[in-house]
Amino acid sequence: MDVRVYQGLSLEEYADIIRKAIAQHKVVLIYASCTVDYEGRGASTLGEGERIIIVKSDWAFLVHRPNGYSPVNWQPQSSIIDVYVEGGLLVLKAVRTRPHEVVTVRMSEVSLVVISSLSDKAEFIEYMSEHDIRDLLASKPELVEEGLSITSIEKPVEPGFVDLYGIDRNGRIVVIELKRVTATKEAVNQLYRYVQAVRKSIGRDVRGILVAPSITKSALELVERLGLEYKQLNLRKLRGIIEKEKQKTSKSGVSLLEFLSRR
Amino acid sequence: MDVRVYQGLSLEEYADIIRKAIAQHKVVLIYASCTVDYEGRGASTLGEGERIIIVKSDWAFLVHRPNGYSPVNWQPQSSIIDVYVEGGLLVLKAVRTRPHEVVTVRMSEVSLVVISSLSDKAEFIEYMSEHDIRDLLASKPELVEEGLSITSIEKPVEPGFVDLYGIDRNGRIVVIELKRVTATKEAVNQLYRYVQAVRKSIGRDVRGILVAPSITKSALELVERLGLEYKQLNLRKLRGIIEKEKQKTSKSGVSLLEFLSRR
DNA sequence: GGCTAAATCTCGTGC
DNA sequence: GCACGAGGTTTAGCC
Repeated sequence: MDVRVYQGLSLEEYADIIRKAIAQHKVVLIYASCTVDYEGRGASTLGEGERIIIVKSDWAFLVHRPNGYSPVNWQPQSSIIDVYVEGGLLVLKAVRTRPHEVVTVRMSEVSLVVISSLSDKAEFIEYMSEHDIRDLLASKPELVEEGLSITSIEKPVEPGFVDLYGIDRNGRIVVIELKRVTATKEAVNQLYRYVQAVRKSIGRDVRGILVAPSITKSALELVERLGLEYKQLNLRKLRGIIEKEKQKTSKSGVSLLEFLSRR
Repeated sequence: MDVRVYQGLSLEEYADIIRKAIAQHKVVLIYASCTVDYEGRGASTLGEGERIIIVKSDWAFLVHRPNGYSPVNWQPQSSIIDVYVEGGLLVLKAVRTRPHEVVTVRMSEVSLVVISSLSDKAEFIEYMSEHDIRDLLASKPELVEEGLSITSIEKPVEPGFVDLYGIDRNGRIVVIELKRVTATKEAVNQLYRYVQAVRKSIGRDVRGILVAPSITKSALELVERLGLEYKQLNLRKLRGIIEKEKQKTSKSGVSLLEFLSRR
């Protein structure tokens, strides 16, 4: 791992090192006492304090305070990063063009600069996303309801896309909206719009089922008021089923990672 | 600024230093080659690669890859952070209790550890948020429409909260939904729900106005279909008005920052 | 603690 | 490039 540490230099010397490292798309990390100004879609100012400033190899830009998950100021991807010394301050200006936004960091004291070339080619694999759950329910519709069969995934209707679309044991059309977190009124309204659209287009009655691990009280009231249905989804159970499938497929020679990354 | 750098130590020595620093609520930053696993609301795995791991003083936990704005794995605030050496790997396990989530970082090689106590007491001041715009329009309703008067801010109605509520020059009730970014169909539906709720509760007609700097084509179509209205909001103009107010107030002895931070 | 909505949301996907 | 929706969203505000 190529990691170089710089300490005790003048602001001009730091500026040179940082400018060159950014041009080479290295990862730059700075401990400094600074102020930060932002102007763009919104605007903010932050007085003097000790922070960590990070410029990543794709020129993503982060200013982190000693507390908290999120950066106090940032730029998801900068198009230009200017580095210069002005009025006894080391200035880092990250500019983004669309939308036009500028973050300016003015450092009065730099106590550490780390320049690195990090090698990270690994694939990031997520599982149990809404996408995964949707596909699992499509292949095992009995998890939603006995006798249900799914005919379409992400079926396009006027206002958007229906997560799952099928027919129940009595031949009624079923529209399913799936949430992997607590369902709110937003989700109920989304389902209702889909149900209304499908009713209108096929000209007969349609069941709307909201499938989620939990639901807020007011959302459940709304479900009932609108003549919709709520079906609780046990995520732990689903995880268990995935585990079982995993074992089956691993016996059949498919690796865990392949299984998990399958869409 | 109290910043200490450690290099060339054994994994056990690193573990001791890191464990102690976390216990003292210092900021810990590690450059390491590692794997990362996450299990909680979702789940993920990430193979070997070189990354930056940060533990902040409130035990916020971040794993950053060399690219991109967002951390690949994280914990907004951990309740426990375990540090130990196992099977030749330095393991960092960040546990969050509600919801129950665990991020595990297994480091095969550590090339740098930085321990710091950062002092940052500055106040972060944001302006031109939806909150600010809403208050400005409430005090200057002519920016929305001549003859409009605002009677309530954040008025609670059944489905949620109406940003601005008032009466137009002809005595009709007006419900305003405000967006500081391009309005989408979501926003139109939000407004429509509020308008329907108010119509039902007061038993007479209600105007619904969506105020935003811009609107998507399909959202505008929906506005017209539902009998609502769209009023373009010039953010730059608003910013200009705030600037003017600022000058007035600065003459009256109120500082810029005080003005901007006023709610 | 639950609920509601904003955010400089970011990020992927589809047209 | 815009539009739309998910997200381990996080965060703030209110009850």
